Amino acid sequence: MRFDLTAQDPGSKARAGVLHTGHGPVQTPLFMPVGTVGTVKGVFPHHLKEDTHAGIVLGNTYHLYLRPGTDVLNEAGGLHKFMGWDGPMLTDSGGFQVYSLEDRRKIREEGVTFQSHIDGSKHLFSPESVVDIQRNIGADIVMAFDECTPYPCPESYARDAMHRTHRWLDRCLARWKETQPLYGYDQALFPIVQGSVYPDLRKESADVVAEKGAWGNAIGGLSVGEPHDEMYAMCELVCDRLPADRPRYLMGVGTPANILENIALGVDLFDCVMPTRNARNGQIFTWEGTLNLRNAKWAHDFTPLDPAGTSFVDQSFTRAYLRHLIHADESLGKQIATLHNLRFYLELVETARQKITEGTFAAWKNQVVPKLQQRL
RNA sequence: UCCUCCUUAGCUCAGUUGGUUAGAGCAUCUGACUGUUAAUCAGAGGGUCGCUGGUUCAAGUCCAGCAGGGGGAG
Repeated sequence: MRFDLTAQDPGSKARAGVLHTGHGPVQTPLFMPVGTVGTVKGVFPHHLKEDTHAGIVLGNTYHLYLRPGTDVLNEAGGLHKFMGWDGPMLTDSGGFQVYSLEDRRKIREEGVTFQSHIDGSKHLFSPESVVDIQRNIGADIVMAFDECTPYPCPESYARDAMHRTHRWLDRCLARWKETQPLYGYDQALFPIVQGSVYPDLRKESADVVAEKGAWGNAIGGLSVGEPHDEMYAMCELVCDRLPADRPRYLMGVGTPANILENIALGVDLFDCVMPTRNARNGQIFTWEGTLNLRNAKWAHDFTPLDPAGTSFVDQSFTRAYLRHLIHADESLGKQIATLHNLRFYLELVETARQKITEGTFAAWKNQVVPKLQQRL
């Protein structure tokens, strides 16, 4: 894996670069659509590539391990072949499920025992097993096993969880060195910074992570309900301590405004379920703000879905039609909304990259963020 | 013509031996959603209980008549 920085914004810490993965290069800043169980819900891989211009797609270790299972993925020759996606892929380790499935897991030093949300069966996820599973999935970027803490979180617990995550990181790295890629292309392991919203913990964690010299580094444990100011403060503090010549990945973020603000702090990679999940629930993101297509006000609006949009669905369908599809619970409505939102998120980071390259990102960002936060 | 059953929210229906402010699901409207347990979740609006009388301290509930509808007999 290689990361080439190509531009630095003079008015902020934003930068542009190219990340070379086992399945080709991607340009940063980049947004990565979430495809938890081996599908970005409602979107063909072809449309993902040709219409949304997605670079990297996410998968999830916990979910894919439970279904279809590591053996199936291995037989298929990895998740890329299994799902028909030949671009770069990143898999989350299951660390987020430690947070989101709090009531059906038990944390021990050895690892985390989950009770399957599908059939109730129990499974141990350890730093070692999570590396093994991701070797089998064949992700280009493999995430270390971490513990994502909730918000709010007492400092004493945040410290314990962070130190546990650091110990797990060492075990991940050890397993990483003992094992090889299974499908003939390179994989890279990204460690994850934790520390909740405590500056001292974040600094300590960032320093521990930076010292590992990984190909890229991630910031976890944010976007779990903390105020945006705290998220930005933690992100800036951590970015300043992570190596500048390696990509920084802020996990799980976020709204369009969140993404631009964090790009300004030096983040290169983002992922979030927001554009896909919210699309299925009728919310559309545009440069003018967000709109809820279930609202009655769109019933007779025959203007294009997004007049400024750059995907084919934006010009092909009207707001009134999409509202109808969503009200009728037609799957095409969710598909159209998802495609639009993903294209918008990708256009957002593409435009950010262009502004960084031109050296005008900071002013542009400050101008555009208030509009992005409007409700239409 | 007679017998019988039914009529409660936009729709389909609950509603105890008469007893606080008549409920649900769906629909409608409005929110929420941040490394997906999410095609999910939450909230709100909406009723002259077919109509008119009667019994009763009190009627969606009991009685009578009428109207509309279902079924049966002739």
